[in-house]
Amino acid sequence: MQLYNTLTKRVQPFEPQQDRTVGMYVCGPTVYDHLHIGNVRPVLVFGALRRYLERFKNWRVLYVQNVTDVDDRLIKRSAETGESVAAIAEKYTRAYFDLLQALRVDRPTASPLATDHVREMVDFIALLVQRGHAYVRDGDVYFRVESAKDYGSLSGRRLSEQEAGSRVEISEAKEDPFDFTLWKAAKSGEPSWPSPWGDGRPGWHTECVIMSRKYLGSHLDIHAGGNDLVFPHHENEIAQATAASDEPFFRFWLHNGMLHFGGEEMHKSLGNFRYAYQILEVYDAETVSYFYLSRHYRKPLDFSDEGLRAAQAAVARVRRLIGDVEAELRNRHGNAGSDGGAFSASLQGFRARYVAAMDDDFNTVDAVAVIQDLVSETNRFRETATGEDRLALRDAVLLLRELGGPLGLFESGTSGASSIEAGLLDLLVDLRRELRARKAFDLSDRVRDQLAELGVDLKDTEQGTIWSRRAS
RNA sequence: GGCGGUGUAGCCAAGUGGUAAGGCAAGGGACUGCAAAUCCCUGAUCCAGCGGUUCGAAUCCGCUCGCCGCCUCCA
Repeated sequence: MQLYNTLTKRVQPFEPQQDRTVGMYVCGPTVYDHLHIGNVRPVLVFGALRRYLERFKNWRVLYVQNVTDVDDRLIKRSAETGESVAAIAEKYTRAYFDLLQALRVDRPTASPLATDHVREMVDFIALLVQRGHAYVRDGDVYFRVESAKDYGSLSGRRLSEQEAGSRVEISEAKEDPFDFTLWKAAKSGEPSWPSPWGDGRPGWHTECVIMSRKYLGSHLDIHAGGNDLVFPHHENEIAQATAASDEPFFRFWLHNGMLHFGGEEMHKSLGNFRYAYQILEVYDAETVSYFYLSRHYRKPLDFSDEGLRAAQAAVARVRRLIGDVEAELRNRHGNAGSDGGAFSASLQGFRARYVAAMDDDFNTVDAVAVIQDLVSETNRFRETATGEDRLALRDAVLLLRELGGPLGLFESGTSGASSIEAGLLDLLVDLRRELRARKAFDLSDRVRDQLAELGVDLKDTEQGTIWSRRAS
C-alpha cells in the first residue's frame, strides 16, 4: 500500500520493515480535560488504519499511544480547581479510555504514562547534555537547535525565516529562540522529580522519543498525529532522537488535517467547540465514524450537524439492508442457487475495489463509496432473486461486515431479541398474515403500529413480513 | 514576512493529464390494502476566476480572488 509521508512530502510504498509487524506511535491526549471533537479525529483515523493493516494486510500492529499526565495545563487546572494534578490526570485518563470504548476504537497495545518514564527521560536528557546538544540554565535544560543537523526538514522551515516570538515571548535564557525545553525546574507546589539539575519535570517532546523506543523497539514504522504537531512537536522529537543516537528514528510520519467548526478552527475561547462525549449523546458511534471517515484524513474536515445527519442516513441505509437480509434468512438453510452463485462471485470485485482504495493513501472516502455501491448492487439482486438464490445475500452481508470492520462500521448485531421474544414476534407476524389475508387491515395495522411503539419494525415484503428491533 | 492546506452539483465529498465516483436532500415513475423499504428515471457541457502548456486539463504552469492552519508545548 502507499501512504503520504510528511518527511518526504510524497506518497510512498509502505510495508513493515521486520517480522510482518508494524510499529505505530500516535500522539495521545494530555489528560487535563475531556477530548473534544478535534482530538477525536486522529483517534478514529489512525485507529481505523491500524485495523485495516491488521485485518486486510495480516500484519501485527503494535499501537502505542501515550498519555501526557504532567504538563503546564494540568498544573494550571490544578491551581484552578484545587484538585491534585494526579487526581485530574486520573479522572481524564479514565474518561479517555471510556471514550475509546464508546467510539469502538480498539485499545492501544500500550498506553504509557509520561510520569512513569521520568527516570528514563532524565537519563536521556543527561546524554544530550553530555553530547553538547543541550545546556542548563538555572535548573532548566534546553535543547540546542543549532546543534541538530537538518533541523526543520520535517516541517520545511528554515529558522532564519521564522518570526521568532510571533506568538510567545522570547525567553532571555535561551541561546536561540527556537531552543526548546527538555527539563523544566519546578516552582514550589508543582509536581516534580529529582534530576542532576534540580527538581523539575520533563518537557513535552521527550516522552514520545523515550516511550516510542521503549514500547516499539526497532519497529519504528509509523509516527502519527495531527498536522498541528508537525512543528514544533514532531520536529523536536526528531531533533532529540537523532542527536542522542545514530540509530534511525521513524520512517513514516502521518498527519491528519484539522477539524473545523463553522469554517474555522475550534477555540475554547470562541466557545465554538464541543466535547466528543457530547456528540455521542446525540449520534451513535457508527455515525460518528462514518462522518469522520467520509473525508480524506489529510484534508480539513468541517464539523456540522448537517454532515452528521447525512452520515446517519447513509449508515442507516446499509444497516437496513443487513438487518433485513438477516431477518429474512434467519431460519433458512441451504446453498445458493446458480444465479446467486454468480452474484456471490461478483462480490470479489467490490472487495478488490475497496482494497485498492484503502491502499491508496488510506482513501476511506472511496472505500465508503464502494460499500455504498455494494449496497445498491445487493438491493438490486434482492429485487429479482428468488428461492435458493437469495441465500447468496448472506455472502453480501458478510462482505459488508468485513469491509466495514476497519472503519468501525456494521459489526454490531442487529437482532438482539431473546429466543422468547423472537418466538413471540414470529407468532404475531404469523397471526397478522392471517388477518391481512382476511383483509382485516384495521387489526393488522394495529399490530404493526403497537409493535413500532415497542421498538420493533415490521416490513411487508414479497418474501413475507420481516421484523427488526431498532437499536435503543 | 516564512511554511502549508483548501475552493468540485442545493449540502457533504472522491477524482491530480484522457473526457466528472459515492452519500444526503429534491422531483417524477414502479411496487404496495396502507406503511416502510427497495428499484428505475431526472441532475454539474462543467470542477473559484483569468491566461498558458498539451492532440487532450478539474487535474500541469503562471497570475488573481476567497477561506483556513502552523511559525515553542494545540490532534
